[in-house]
Formats: sequence, structure tokens, C-alpha cells
Amino acid sequence: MPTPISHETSHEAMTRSGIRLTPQRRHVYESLMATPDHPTALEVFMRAKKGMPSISLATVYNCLDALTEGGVIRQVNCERASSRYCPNLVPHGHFFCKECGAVFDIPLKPSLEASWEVPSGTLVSHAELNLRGTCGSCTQRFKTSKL
Amino acid sequence: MPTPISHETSHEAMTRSGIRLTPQRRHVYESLMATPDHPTALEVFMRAKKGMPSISLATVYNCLDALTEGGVIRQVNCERASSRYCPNLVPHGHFFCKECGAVFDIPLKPSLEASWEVPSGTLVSHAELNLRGTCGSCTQRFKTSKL
DNA sequence: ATTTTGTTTTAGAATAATTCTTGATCTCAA
DNA sequence: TTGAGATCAAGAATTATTCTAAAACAAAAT
Repeated sequence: MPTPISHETSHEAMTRSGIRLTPQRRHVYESLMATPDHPTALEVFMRAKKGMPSISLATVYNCLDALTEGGVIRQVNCERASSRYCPNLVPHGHFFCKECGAVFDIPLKPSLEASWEVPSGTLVSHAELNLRGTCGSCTQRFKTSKL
Repeated sequence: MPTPISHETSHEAMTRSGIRLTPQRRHVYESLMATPDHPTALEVFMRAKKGMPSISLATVYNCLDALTEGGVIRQVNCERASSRYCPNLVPHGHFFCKECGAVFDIPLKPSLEASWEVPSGTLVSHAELNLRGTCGSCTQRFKTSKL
């Protein structure tokens, strides 16, 4: 049978990562998986409350931290705005539209690591690429509004 | 005579950028230029107070914002830590040592922009590359401490 | 030179995101 | 089942940053 990408995988991911799988963590994770955008902790909280009304914002922060710590999700930061969270574990960058606030995953080519030079002896454990600009639909909107 | 890289240049940069050159802005800029590290607003404030005891933290924030806005300096962010400021305008990335907190400029090769693919119609106005890891001297220190 | 207009500075208050604290609850292993 | 340790919830606390309002200043217009 085909590999299910949903629960088993997340369950495995969490247990393998060493963090304990609790109902709250599973629910936060599923709330994050539910949509392909990059919600803030507050947005995750508002979604998570629908299926688990007793959950608190602090718990959502705890869960997101634990999941990030365990490598099950990624925290994404742009400038000083609220952190956003991303369940896509494949290495990728992020594009932030300064017009509409949308956040997209950006696939990276393997050539990326050849694009920088660190002093010898430096160990790079994490690379983060953030792009900012105007997304396709905002560019389009501006173009037509100027006719 | 050789081009002086200091005052005339910064003066020009500020006036050309459209922001008014005030004593506070000049002093904040010079405090930032004084050392090649990447100070936080609070660190700039503490340094700036030495030569201008009446300056306030809010003014340092205002000045750093104005200078950033005018393109005279860059704001550098890593994770959710305090913003840091960088007077190096040549495009470059940043390396953050998670052991000692040092921040280094990382030269970028021109191949960088070929390393990502944005959907057609997307306009990228700003690219930011942040690396995290262990710097050379921390790596060295760990190596010798394990003997 | 004086007034006007708009900008900047300052000090302190306010805000917003996040973290901390505490006691209650839960989970797992012995 | 009991005990140790982890997690949860609620709200307080913290921290970086921004805002507010009044005073000082600068440039332009009279």
C-alpha cells in the first residue's frame, strides 16, 4: 500500500525525534499541516482551538517549540515580524510578499552551498535564505490597476 | 588625494539618501562604524552615549531606522534575537556563531541568485542569507578542551 | 530678522510577541 | 499504584521595540 504521509509519519517523526507525543502536540501539528500557508503561533492557536477548545496559547507556543526542537517542523522568521511555522522539512527558502504578506516556500538548487565562503574551521549547521519582494499576483494586480 | 572612506562618504550617503544629516544620526553612524562587529541597538546606544551623553535610546532607534530606511546601513536579524546593525553595504550574508554569539559578514559569490527559483511574475527586491553554526575559534576551543 | 512649518529629539508610557512561573495534570516505568 | 519527571493552563513577567507628546531645532517663507 502507498505510504501515508499523514499520521503515522508525524507520529514516527515525533517519537523518533525524542519528544513525547501528546494530544496537544499532535493537534498543533495537525493544525499546522491543515493548510499550506505559514501561520503564526497565534494563527495556529486560533485554528487549534476549534478542535481542542481547552488548549492555551502558552501550550501552542510550547508545542511549536518542542516540535521545532525535535526537528518535526521549522520556525520561519522574516524581519521582526512574528515567527511563522512550516511543516515542510525539505531544505528550502522562503519568499515574503511585502504587499499581501503571503509566504511561499522556495525550492533551492544544490548549487546554493557553493555560493558562500566561510572562513576555514567554521562549521555551518544551518542555512536560511529569505527573499522579499512582490509576489506574482500582487505584481499582476498593480499592473492592471495602472491601466 | 585618496578618497576618504569616512565622513564625506557617510555625509554624502545620508544626504543623497534623502535623510537629514543631524548630529545624532552622524554620531550613531560613527558609533556603528567604529567597530566591525554587529552591535544591537542597545550596544550602539551604550557606545554612542560616550561621545554624546544626552542621547536617548529612542533616538538611537530612530537614527538606526532612518539610516536603514535611507540605505546607509543594514539591519540584520537572526532568529528572534535583537536586531543588529551593519554598515557594510556590499551584498553579503551573515554567519552567527551559536557558541560565542559572534556575527561575521560572509562574502557571496555571484552564483547565488542562480540558486533559487521563484514563480514567474515574482519580483525579488531583497535577498537575505543567514548561516548559523560554530565559528573557527569556538571549534578550535572545543577541540583542545577535549584532549 | 522673524515667523512659520515641518522634522527631530527626548523621556517615558505603551505595545506585542514571547517566555516564565506555578500548581495541577498526566505519563511512564518500577 | 506509586513516584518521578514531563507537560499543561492561566496569567504574570519580560524584552525589544514603537508610540506619544512636548520641547528643540532647522529650513523656508515672509
